[in-house]
Amino acid sequence: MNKVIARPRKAPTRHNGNGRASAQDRQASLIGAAASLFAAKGFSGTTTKDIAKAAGVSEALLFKHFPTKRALYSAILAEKAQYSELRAALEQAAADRDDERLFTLLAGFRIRKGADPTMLRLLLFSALEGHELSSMFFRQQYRVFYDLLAGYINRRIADGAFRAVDPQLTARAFFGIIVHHRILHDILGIPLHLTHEEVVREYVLLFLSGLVRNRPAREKNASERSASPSP
Amino acid sequence: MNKVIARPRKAPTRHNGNGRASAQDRQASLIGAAASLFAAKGFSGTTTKDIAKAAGVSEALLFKHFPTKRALYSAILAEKAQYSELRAALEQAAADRDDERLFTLLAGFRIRKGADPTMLRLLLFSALEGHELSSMFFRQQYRVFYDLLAGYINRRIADGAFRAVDPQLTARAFFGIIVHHRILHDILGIPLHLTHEEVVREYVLLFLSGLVRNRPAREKNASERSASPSP
DNA sequence: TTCAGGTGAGTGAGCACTCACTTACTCATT
DNA sequence: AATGAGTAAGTGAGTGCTCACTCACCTGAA
Repeated sequence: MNKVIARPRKAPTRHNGNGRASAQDRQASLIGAAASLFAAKGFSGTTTKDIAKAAGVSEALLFKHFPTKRALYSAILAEKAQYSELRAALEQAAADRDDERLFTLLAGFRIRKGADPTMLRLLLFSALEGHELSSMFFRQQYRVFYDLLAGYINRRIADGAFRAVDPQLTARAFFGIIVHHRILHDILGIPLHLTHEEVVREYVLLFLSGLVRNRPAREKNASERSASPSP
Repeated sequence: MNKVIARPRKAPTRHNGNGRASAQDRQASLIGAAASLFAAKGFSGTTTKDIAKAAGVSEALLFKHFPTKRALYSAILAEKAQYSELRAALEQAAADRDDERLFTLLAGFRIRKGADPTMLRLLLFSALEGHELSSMFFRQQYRVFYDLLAGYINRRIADGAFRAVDPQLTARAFFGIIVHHRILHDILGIPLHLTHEEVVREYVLLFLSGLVRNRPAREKNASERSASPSP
């Protein structure tokens, strides 16, 4: 049904002069065109004609390469994303036990000047539209970092440096701050009164230090109604 | 173009026995059907035939009440949501300066057992699909609480109870934690290892107290490269 | 009789997808 | 070097179907 992607036989026949493209190149350009259109208008809001036009070929050729529109969608999700550089930097920061740098790297990677909202939009669309690959997409795009952060938090709790929080939930919370910020800014278009760097700094500091001003030494075993107004 | 919504003239002609419905009732049932379908499949993923069927009427009647599919979409957004109860409770907590209760109310309202993801889905869909009303919808559904929280944070900073954070950004961060949690849980369907109440409690405590274990007294003026690995 | 509530049977436009066909490139044989 | 068979790249013109939306026409309560 979907033996579409990759066919590394003999020689890959790419004669790139300016005549025809190889199958690989053509598929890549179709995937690129489809990705930005699906991100902009959703799966059912995008027509195969639009995609073909954006890639500069006929609609018929699109169906030569991908048997259905849905297969094209899947090919996008299967294709995208390697963040090996970020990962290396993160692992270095983790090895150094440099909390602030680790969190700043994570936040700054998503909240920065040229950040491309395409992947975020695709992820949200595929989640909302209930595409079967959305969870795979989520796993590939987010889960990696999510697990990495949860693992780090866990280690830092063992170090005695972090409070005894739930690592999973805490990692979720931090990504929540970042993702939500991007939804407001990149998707809803809500303007920003600070630079990206200032925003990242504020979020990281807030997350690490909390909102309440330096509680005294108690606070450790505050597992029941600790912050009531009357002591 | 869209003088569709509400027409409180004379008597509302409702003869509800079980024969024909009044225009008001019919519109309400169409809006209800459309809301859940748009939330489930998006605007362009939903057909007017589906909506009419879900409301138990003919497609033609739908167009008697709403001139276009888009007008129906707008009517949904214009119709929904008053949270007066929550608002009152929040204002009480704010007056009491009860931080924990205020944050718990905010989080617990969205993260709870029977929470209906319809509105969240609609908001996300309308934002992604670039519907002109998405920002209005956002304002109506979220901005109220967002402003309320930012105002409260501002006041608590003046009280000396909170650190001198950016109130806007901090309010954003808290909603981010909640919204992201709901996206993962209600939309992506990622399972939970804790009860809703435990989750809320963890988030609130994390947000108020931060992640790092009780820093000593310093930490206030740490505005430049404080956590670098080598001194 | 009136008239709002309600419908079956359309309409043209646009959809995903197909088909018969042409064009350009490769390469073994001469 | 020239030839031409084989094949991958590419297309214009459809296909049947579904879409949002319309229209002529019922129906039943006041």
